[in-house]
Amino acid sequence: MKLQQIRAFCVVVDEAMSISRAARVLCMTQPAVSKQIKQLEDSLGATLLVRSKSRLLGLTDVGEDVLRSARAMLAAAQDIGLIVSDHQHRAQGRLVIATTHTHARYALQDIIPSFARRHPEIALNIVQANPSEISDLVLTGQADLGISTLPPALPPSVVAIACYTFKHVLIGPPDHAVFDGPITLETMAAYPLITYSEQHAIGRRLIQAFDDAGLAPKIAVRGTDVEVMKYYASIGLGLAVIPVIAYASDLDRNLTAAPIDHLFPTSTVYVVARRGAYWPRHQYDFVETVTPGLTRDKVDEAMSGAMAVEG
Amino acid sequence: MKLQQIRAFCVVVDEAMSISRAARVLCMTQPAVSKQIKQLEDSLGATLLVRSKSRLLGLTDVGEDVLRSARAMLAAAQDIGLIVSDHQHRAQGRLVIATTHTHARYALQDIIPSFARRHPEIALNIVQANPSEISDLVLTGQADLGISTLPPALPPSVVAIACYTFKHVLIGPPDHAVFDGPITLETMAAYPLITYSEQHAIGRRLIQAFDDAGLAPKIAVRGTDVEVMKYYASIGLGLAVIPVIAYASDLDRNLTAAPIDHLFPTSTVYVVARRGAYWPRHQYDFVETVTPGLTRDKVDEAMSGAMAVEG
DNA sequence: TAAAAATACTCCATAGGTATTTTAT
DNA sequence: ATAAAATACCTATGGAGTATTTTTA
Repeated sequence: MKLQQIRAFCVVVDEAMSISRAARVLCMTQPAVSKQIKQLEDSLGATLLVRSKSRLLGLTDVGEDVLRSARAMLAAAQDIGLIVSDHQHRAQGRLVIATTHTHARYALQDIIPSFARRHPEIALNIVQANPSEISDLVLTGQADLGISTLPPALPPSVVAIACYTFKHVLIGPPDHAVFDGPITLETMAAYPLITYSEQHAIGRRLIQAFDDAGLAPKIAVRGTDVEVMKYYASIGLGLAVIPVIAYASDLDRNLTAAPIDHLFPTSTVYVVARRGAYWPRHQYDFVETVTPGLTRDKVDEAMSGAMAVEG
Repeated sequence: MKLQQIRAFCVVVDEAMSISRAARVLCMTQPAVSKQIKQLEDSLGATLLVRSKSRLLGLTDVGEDVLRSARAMLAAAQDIGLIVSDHQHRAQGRLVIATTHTHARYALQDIIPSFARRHPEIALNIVQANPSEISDLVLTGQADLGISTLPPALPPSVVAIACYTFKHVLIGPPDHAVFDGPITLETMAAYPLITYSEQHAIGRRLIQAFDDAGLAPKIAVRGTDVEVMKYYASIGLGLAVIPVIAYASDLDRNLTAAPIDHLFPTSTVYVVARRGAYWPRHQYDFVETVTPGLTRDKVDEAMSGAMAVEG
């Protein structure tokens, strides 16, 4: 087993089971990658990929399990690179933050510039994705940190540390009838709604809340972008539930917002990181900028998880 | 960076910073290992080992950090081997259990044969060590599972799952004066004591308990082997605190035992495993044999640790 | 003086490239 | 017909060995 074979295997899977595309990504020829996969299979004595004569169809059961450990190897290998750069204070530092549109645009808008000013040597990189994608990017080492609400399922090798909470408001055109009386699930359900897709925690919670109340409101739009949702709300397509940070009364004059804390719980935003990942100094600093109380010690404690679990 | 270089690096560290000895372990020549280390350092652009001209003195700071990720890589590589054997039901299955003398001799005495009968294809291997060594063996992949009380410090990449508890008894020669009245810390402290070394949880707790009570009993023997402790207790060298499972009233006629639950808390025994390690089917089975209620699902849940930690 | 690490040099295995074949869309 | 994987063959890099030097305990 060689590291490069493991890398080839992972890239082939990432590139939708294509050896040719993997070869392009790895800057090698197709036969070379073909051979590496074959050698890996031979050295393990197991078939990892399901083949038809001239196409790869998928992973075998063994392949599926091997892939997990293979990714762990690559992640550790990547960490070694990070460790060295970090110790040398080289200008090679990078910080890839995966976050949702909402947090990229509003919650992090002051944090990012302040961090960039303090660490000019770090190449800061914001990747926009939904919470499920974010946990995946973090898991595979494509992102160093994720900032988002919890995805529907959090893989075991990913840790989430609560960092701040936010409330929601109901927005709609200023003259909308819903704002005339007290806002309840029932009054809301009478109108079409605009909401986040189910990849987002709030999207799921909203549906859940109506479901629990035996209501089935019409969903007009399912989005991932607050700006889009605000636009559709402003033109009267429906009422939208958005994070309060995304509403600015002075700028959003074409929208009215009403608090709905009594209807939907506060959402928690988490810092998502790969378990066991090496944290360069600037990464601790970034997290502490996001959540002032979240010191290095607290992060380390959270990253190591429960020390002993009662069985 | 190549996997073999990483392996060489780890073995050199394990072999007390000796390239020659590492070469012997790896079945290679000394110059070959020398070169691999050099190549690793060159490819990383960092010095990992502190050298005097013809001796290795230790790890650099970077080396220390790199070692952690290097071990993670090797552990993942080892897991891949396990995965393949497991899927092929090959007779190559192995299960290395690291445990203390006490558990090897008493607690596991019925479990091991029963497991061996059910899985004749698995090469079962019991390694005896103290709790600190056990967590280290598990961490480095030299053991698949540890069964022991918690060591003084549990590394973050190791998970401990509580599996059973046991109480202690005070033993001494039948005619010993301490058994005449009620047993308290004070009456015990009047005589020399025989106890476990501080690597063992009970060894630390015992000292702690006397310390808290402002007592400083004389410690006659510090052992790791219950049989030894029982022997010294029987010849009147001192009183010993041992797990109740290690005392058999019919066999140990030369010893009297008294319950001391009121003086020392119940000890918990944990299954210790490397975080993220692949568990072959027989390993789940072994754990469930040790603790009947501890099913695969419960183990998986514990292994993944707290999903989200409140910051 | 013995033992350990580094260096110099040689040789062969193998990784990767090009060219080609096979197969499936 | 095209694109993708596998196969065959060739070349060159580099990994491991032997021999030797340097340094320290």
